[in-house]
Amino acid sequence: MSLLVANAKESLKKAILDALNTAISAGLLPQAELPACVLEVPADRAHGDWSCNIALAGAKVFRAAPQKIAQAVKEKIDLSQSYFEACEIAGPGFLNFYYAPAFYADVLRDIHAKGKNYGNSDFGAGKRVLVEFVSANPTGPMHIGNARGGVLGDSLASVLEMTGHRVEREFYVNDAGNQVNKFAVSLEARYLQLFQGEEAVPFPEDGYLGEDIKEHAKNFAEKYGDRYLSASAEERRNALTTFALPLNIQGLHDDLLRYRVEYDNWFHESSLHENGAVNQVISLLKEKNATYEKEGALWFKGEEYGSEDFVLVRSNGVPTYVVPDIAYHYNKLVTRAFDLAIDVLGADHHGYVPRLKAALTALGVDASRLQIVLMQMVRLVRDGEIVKASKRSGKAITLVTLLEEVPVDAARFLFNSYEPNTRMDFDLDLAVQQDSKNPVYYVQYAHARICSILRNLRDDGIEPRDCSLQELALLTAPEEVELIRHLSGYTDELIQAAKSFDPARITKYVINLATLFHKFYNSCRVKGTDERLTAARLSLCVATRTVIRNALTLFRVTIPESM
RNA sequence: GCGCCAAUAGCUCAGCUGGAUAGAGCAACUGCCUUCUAAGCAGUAGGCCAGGGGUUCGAGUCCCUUUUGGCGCGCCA
Repeated sequence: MSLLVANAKESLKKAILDALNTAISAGLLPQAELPACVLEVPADRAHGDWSCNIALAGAKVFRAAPQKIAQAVKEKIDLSQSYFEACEIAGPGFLNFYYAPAFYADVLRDIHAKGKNYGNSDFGAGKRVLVEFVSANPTGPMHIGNARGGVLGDSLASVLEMTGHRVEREFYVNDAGNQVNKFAVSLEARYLQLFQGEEAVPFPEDGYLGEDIKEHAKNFAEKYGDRYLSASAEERRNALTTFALPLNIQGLHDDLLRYRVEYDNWFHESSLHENGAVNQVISLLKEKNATYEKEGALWFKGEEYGSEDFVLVRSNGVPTYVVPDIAYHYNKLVTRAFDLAIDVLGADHHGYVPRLKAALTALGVDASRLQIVLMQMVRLVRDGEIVKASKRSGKAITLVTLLEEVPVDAARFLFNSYEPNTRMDFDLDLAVQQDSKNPVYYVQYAHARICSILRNLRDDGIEPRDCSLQELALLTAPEEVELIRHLSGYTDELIQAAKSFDPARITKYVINLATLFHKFYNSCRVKGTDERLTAARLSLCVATRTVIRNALTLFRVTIPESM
């Protein structure tokens, strides 16, 4: 019974296609390739619970009027084994379907039976997916863009888990290459300045100016004194990096944990250099004849694989940043054999995506197994004005600064309110506000209200109980029907979110759910009606609570029982 | 100059692979608490979906073009 609820839409689709086939065999319609069957929820409830446009879409292939096709479907469709009552033809040829009362009752039973697992599906069929996100440079603190990426990546991973994928979350630690060199020479300059004065030691032009670098140098000096003044530059830089980098990485880890982001793997770029994977990629590309030399540098034949040509190894013999990146993605898709790798990246990286994909193609990897979720920039807004940078440091606002001001619940929920591909304004005033304007409280409030109802009834000696079909059929008010119908769509919504890599859909869904509950609350009293109706409404409350909990849990937002 | 992304109510955004009369929230105005939490609900007002062409039964949605913004185009990462 409950399986059918989740598949109500799919089985309706099948029934429609069967009806078309039957109509064709009966000679009502000419033989033709069936058009795609699309079901959608009509904007106007008067047009049914599901609407199908197949008669309109099929007008061309059947060379028949939409009305005639719709009539044929209506005549031949068998809905006896479904949750739907007979269909109606409306407008230019839409087929509108209405749920039978049994559907609503079964939705509630289904939710009660599944509880925490309600919403889960096997859509992903156990595919192994690696979601890489944030991957901020360990040379400094995380900025506001990482805050968005953290929530997006983590929530997307959760959505994929709920839809039957085997997911791992990964942070790629850039602990090698030029960034780290810059980090090292910056630390070195600050260290030397401590002993020799700021004037005596010039600071590297493109060095990191942050206070954190000075802090590291100071702590290092306290621990090791002037011991490294006389050491070779290489030895000194090594010592400083070995000292400071792990501290920074630990810092990233701790800050993200505070933000409720936890990873399965912290993958170090340095490991790809140490185990030879970087060099191996270069020789593999050479073997595939995908490279050429020009002016002493090694180039990749991007043009042949859908990008532009680009340099792999500089004329000074040092590989560019792309090479470890290629090696890293080769590691994801070949060495570790994930079915799918998803990278959550800032939109400023979009130019590099075709290069990476082209290189993977050249290596014989199906590049569609790498999906990039690009995320547009975040602007902070305070008092209606855009905040350019923090006043103190003159640098971009960090994740930590943000969390000092904004509760984690609000930050996570707001970052999840926009689809990745739109530029978003993060309204600090709104995020801090502890009232209804802040959508996270709106949703939490709905949950708290439900808990309150349950407490009140418990005081009167009434507990939620299993209801018969007849009792659940008492839920006929428009507010009740709307609410149940929305509850029934949670599983499908998760699948849509997984398909489009857009967890923000679930945010919209759960806000909508809260709205429908509040409407129900205002027009239907649970307490003080006749016993059977109270039991049925209580059942609806519990089901709503389950779905709100499941959705907020997915987002790692807390679920208060009272507010 | 080339490429990617966008443009929908005063503001922030939805609009599900083209569907029926374009929707929320905020801001503005009007109502609803002696009954389960008013952090709520109901209602009013607000639109040439940036402009112009095209595709078809049908376009906010697809194609072309113009305009305006954001971001990329290095032997930087």
